[in-house]
Amino acid sequence: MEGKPRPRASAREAMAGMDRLIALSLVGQHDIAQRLGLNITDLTCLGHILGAADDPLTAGELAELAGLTTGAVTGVLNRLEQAGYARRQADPGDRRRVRVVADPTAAERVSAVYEPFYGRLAGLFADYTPDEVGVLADWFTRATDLMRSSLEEIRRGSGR
Amino acid sequence: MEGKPRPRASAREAMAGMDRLIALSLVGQHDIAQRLGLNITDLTCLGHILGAADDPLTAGELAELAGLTTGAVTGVLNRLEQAGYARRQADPGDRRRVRVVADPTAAERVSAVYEPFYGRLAGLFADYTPDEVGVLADWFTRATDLMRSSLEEIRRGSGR
DNA sequence: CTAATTATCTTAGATGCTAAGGAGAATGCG
DNA sequence: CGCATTCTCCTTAGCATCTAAGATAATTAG
Repeated sequence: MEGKPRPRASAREAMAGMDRLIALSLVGQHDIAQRLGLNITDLTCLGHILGAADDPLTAGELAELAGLTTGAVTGVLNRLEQAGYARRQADPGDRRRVRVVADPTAAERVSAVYEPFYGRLAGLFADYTPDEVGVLADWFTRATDLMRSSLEEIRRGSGR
Repeated sequence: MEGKPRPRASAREAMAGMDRLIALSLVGQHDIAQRLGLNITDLTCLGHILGAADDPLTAGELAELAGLTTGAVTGVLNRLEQAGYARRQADPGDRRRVRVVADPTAAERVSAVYEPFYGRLAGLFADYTPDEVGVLADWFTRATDLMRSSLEEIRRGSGR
């Protein structure tokens, strides 16, 4: 199968493109959060909560994932409960722990706001061959792993 | 030229991968900003300032780009000047305007902190064929355009 | 049982945002 | 020109949300 010809690009150009995309998506996240009546921290946390739906996060795990103190997470959870996106659930095995479960409607409410982006993105992917989509997905996975490890290193480096 | 075989993936899987990458890069930006002695807003603004080095932004343009009020930008510029990353420059043609120019060393100081990420990312790209890098760069560009237009639409939609 | 540890919440203080308005500079119109 | 309007940035007051430190309650180790 022959895909359309894509313009050649250097790694440097590709990285610059990635940079712009990430910078822009940051602004985008802010706007989406606003539409959901949340701030960007709360939206990020809600993302983690939805992502771990099958094994609910504890408040502390959420703090770690989001790079927040547990005190800040207390505020996040209060707001998310208030807005009906998630709620605290007692951990049966350890009563100090708080499990955070998403409201059943949360995923849907969030998706609805992301829809304009996702619909168009799906359209964009449709313009690439399955092999090309494979390359993209592969790259995302590896870039994520790489970023995660670089991040841990940078955190250790600064003594955090 | 035959690249390594990449696992096939659906557009949905690719989007999920992209989501994770974006979420993580948000945390990463936060950490990088901290290492530069800045907050994430200031770093974002500094990015815009560096990106427009050939035609310096005005304070108002920066506010628009970053999605901030002009009052907030005053604070951003104070902090960036204080930290030596940028300075205000009088606009000869319109004395109401403030042009924001990056300090000559700013780009280098920022790059130094990004280096662990960039070095590894460059290594990652080296593992892809030029055609594959072309696909990635192409996708980044198009995804960025698409996100920009979706964003404008979402902003109009919410009456902003 | 007691001491130490762990997980979350509370509080105080700092930071950085918005909204509203002010000051100075540019522009337009009689 | 003269004066009102508009524009650009800054200032202020008030608010939201973060961190750091410590309190509280539950668990674990000795």
